Amino acid sequence: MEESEVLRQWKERIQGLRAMGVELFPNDFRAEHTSTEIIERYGDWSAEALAGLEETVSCAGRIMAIRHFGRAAFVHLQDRKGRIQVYLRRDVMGEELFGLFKRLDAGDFLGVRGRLFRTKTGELTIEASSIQLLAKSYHPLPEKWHGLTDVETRYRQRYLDLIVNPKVKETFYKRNEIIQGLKAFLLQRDFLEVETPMMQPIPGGATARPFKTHHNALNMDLYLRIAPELYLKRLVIGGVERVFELNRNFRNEGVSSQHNPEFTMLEFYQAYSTYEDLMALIEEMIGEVARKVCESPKITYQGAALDLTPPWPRVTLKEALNRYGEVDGKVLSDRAYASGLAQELGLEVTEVESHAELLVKIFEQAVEPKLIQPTFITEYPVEVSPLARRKGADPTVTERFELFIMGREIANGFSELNDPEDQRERFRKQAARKGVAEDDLSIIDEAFLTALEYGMPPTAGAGIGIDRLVMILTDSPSIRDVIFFPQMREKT
RNA sequence: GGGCCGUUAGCUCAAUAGGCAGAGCAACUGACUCUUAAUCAGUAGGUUUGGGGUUCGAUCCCCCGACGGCCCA
Repeated sequence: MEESEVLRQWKERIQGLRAMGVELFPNDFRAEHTSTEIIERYGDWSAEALAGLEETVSCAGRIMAIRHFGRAAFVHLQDRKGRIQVYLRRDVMGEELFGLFKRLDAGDFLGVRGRLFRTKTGELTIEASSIQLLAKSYHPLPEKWHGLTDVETRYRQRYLDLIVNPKVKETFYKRNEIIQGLKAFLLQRDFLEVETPMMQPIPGGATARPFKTHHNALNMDLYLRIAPELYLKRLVIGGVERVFELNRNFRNEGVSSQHNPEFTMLEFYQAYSTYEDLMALIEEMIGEVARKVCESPKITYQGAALDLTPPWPRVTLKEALNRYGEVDGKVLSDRAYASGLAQELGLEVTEVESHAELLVKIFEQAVEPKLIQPTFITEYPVEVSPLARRKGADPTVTERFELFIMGREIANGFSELNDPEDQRERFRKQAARKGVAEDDLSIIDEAFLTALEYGMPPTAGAGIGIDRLVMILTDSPSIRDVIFFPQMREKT
């Protein structure tokens, strides 16, 4: 591939430039303006007004296109903010500089100084009085009209994607705005942003397969965290009554348009609050960010109209089975019926599963895909919620919610379980269900239980899947569109 | 993990009952001092994802693998 004709030609030309004594990678040019600064400042000046303008501007960027006209040429320069056109004439620049320019390619970085004018077609343009090559490219850019569409190349060589597909940069700028918006919202409410261990001796706070690693000097196995939950609660116990972490989690599971092995999660905890307080907080937070980033809480996702204006419906899991899943109410009282229905839906059913677990499975299959508009589903069974407080009126369910948008789980939160005895018992049952031997309780985080024994104030906590939220707010169909470098197999 | 689809020039894509592998853009040479997918004339560029098989002959048919996409678990 490296020996292809095109690359050979380019290398020859580059050798030619070196032989002429042209510095290919200098670093002494300082642009005084970005493309958009110039356009914002002079964009509405008339051709006559510009003609009277003494001031020159300077700008630096990548050459995206060249249109040669013998002794003149137009190029478009692209910098971090946008693009601006440059007009180059031999009789303005002089023969030497124009000769250099003729040997440059689309893809090269160029610094330009000159006066502004307006072309016949009305485009604000820099007439170059001097130019400098700032960095040479050894490869041609992807095609200018169709751009780069091959998804594999887009992800493996994201820099090419960023150069030629302006939407990509936009999406990632929006991602940043969303994250900054969420942080600002919480900081304003007196939350402390923290960082807790990514490497944990016991991976807790969620149910997922972890990545395993090893610390040589300590001679101990460690796991990349699947959630920060148990560490953030230690901080609440320590008196950090409002705390959040917005950072990466790692789960050793499948890869799909909804799943990347490392993904970003916002987890936050607020003492003296309940899951109901957090539902209200989340509505307000996401609603506010959507208004800021999308200019309206009414957005479109892949052709579907979504309205993120709070408040959002709150429906218990049991109600949802009937209301959205159109499942017979009998499923709630009759385990055998539920088991049969689950099998009808093509789900795998085992004997160990409780009635409640079957209901959750049926819910996932029959209800989740129908939850298009933002909806909170509440009161998850205690078996599938080992860290959540039981609901006073019905101890078989928990004070827990999950938020769904477009049929996808976006957030999960609950009033936290702070009874250390109940917590120990739940961990035991969880371990037993995983088939862990009674005497091997090493997967139970005793240090966390000890912390809990010192007393945790009544607290509610929640996690928001940032990648999925960004997908929805940027109308991106795949999680790979909102993660710069999604996980890929090694190319052979 | 299973099913389906894809991989052809730097990029975007064609092609054939199995019969010399093509176009546009990019590149190269030349013309051109207001273009913006600039235009015009010419030139060059291929291990058709890798390996094996069938065949006089395979980009095409068969088998195995790599990578990617979509759907399912």
